[in-house]
Amino acid sequence: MRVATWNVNSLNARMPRFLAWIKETGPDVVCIQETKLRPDVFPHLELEQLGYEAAHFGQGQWNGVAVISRVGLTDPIIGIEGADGVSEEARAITVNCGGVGIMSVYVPNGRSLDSDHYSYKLKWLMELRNHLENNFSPTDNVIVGGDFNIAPTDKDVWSVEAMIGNTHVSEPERRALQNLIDWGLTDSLRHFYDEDGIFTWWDHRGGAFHKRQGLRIDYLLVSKPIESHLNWALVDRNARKGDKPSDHAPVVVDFSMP
DNA sequence: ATGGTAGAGGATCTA
Repeated sequence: MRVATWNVNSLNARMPRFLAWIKETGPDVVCIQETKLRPDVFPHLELEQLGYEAAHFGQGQWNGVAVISRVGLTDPIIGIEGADGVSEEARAITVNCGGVGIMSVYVPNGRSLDSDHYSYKLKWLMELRNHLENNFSPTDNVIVGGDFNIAPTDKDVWSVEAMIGNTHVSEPERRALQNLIDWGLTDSLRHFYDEDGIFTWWDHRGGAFHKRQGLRIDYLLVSKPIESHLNWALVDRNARKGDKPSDHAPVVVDFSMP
């Protein structure tokens, strides 16, 4: 089974490239973030024509997550339930695709270390771990794919100096991510590759992609049964090139079904 | 010198 995650930064704006990409690469499942679509305008028909079912949690202008699958899609759960009930922000959706629990998550950006959005980010990550505990066992086939808005280590940033004082690299964020991973997940790209300089996001501004000034903030976290059956993982940098790219590249994993 | 770009939506807000 081949599973991808991709922050498309508006599925409407990305639709021509998105359709071309799934035709070319043929993923079985794609976790999508930042659809920026209201529920009633999600392109179910175009995706059905390519053989994909879809589940979408959309709110319109911002955020929005979806999973599309050509190997079945059942048991959708909209959002994650925190102390304040289900968050109204469209940042998480959980489904079952052919026997694999799949989550598409869009972790809050945080904006700045002194922002309310930063404490919300930390709280949201704790609630995401609770959601996993409440819905799965670590021995299940589980994949959490998404834009985590955290560079896990200094190897995942193009310049440590340039990131000083910024979100995405702070210790509390990295601890919150590790706490999530400690539930029983593995960063599938790191299962294969240890080097620095592998990024999934490059700012649209200032030619950052061509200067290799990026961050690795998108990943596919897999449970142990999946990890032991992984075949390969990659970042599809080609999808970041050319006309009207998203600022994120897709991450893809291929594994044999446990 | 807080710019630079992209997207949504129709003025700014978000990233």
